Amino acid sequence: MRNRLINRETDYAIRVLGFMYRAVKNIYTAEDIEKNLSIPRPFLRKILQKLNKGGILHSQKGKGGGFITVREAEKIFLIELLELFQGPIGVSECVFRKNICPDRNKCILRIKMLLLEEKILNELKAITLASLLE
Amino acid sequence: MRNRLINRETDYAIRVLGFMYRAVKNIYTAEDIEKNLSIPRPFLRKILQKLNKGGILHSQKGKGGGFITVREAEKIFLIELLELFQGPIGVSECVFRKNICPDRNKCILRIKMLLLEEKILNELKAITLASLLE
DNA sequence: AATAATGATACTATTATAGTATCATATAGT
DNA sequence: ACTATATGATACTATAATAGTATCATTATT
Repeated sequence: MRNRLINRETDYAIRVLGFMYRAVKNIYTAEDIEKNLSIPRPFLRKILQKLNKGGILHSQKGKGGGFITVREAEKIFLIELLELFQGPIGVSECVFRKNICPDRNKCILRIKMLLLEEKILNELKAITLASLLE
Repeated sequence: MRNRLINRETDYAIRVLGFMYRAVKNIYTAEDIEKNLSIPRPFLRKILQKLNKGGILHSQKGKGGGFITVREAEKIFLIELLELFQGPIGVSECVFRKNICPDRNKCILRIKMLLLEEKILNELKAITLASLLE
């Protein structure tokens, strides 16, 4: 159960969005979502708050409030969610900062890794929420 | 410093191999390698032992012993190292085992994730140690 | 037999992930 | 205005993975 590109929080987030984008109602409370997806409430709330902050969902406070989708599923990219919940994506950190790589820009291994990184990132950038749900 | 596809141990391992494959000597002790790459010795030894167990290097005990390369760099794949040091690679675990996915094989999201996984894995499978070092 | 190497294994420290709990704040309806 | 009901902010705890250490056993060369 290791080395997953997508962690639990992101996974939950995708499913929350899946639920909301397939749904009939316009606005959903954390309670609604919890009942449908059985994600622990406090954890779910944290996720929803992040989705709001990240501009993926809009939130409305107070009675009758909840969360609303604001963007088309075609315009939400997996990479956005990954970065929102897991921070910037990278292939490898440069370990030998001082010792082997006095000039970081010339470290061959690093350059190769960055190329690999770019490939994977491009793969990820092409994936929309819509494509995950269709 | 999060969400790295390649962790420190694997990174070190790549550099160890890089050093050995570019090297002039035939056999290297942990001490030799430590001095050249400044990886903490006990950690390095653990890595070398794994490389031996994983069939990437061969080890020789006793005086005059050390580690020897046994395969061409063209025949060592990055994915092997990743799996050796970080376990099996996957994109996402299936979180909603019981609740949403009564039939795991029909979970649409899961299927999509597996397709993504396959793409990235294929990318990784194509990368050899040789290509990282050339 | 002594020395010098790795093998096996158990331990500790640090960091990331996963999850919980609580109080503050805003809004709708009365 | 008051109350109920929703989210916002934030601080906390538990668990697991990563990173690193330490020690003793085993093997090969001399």
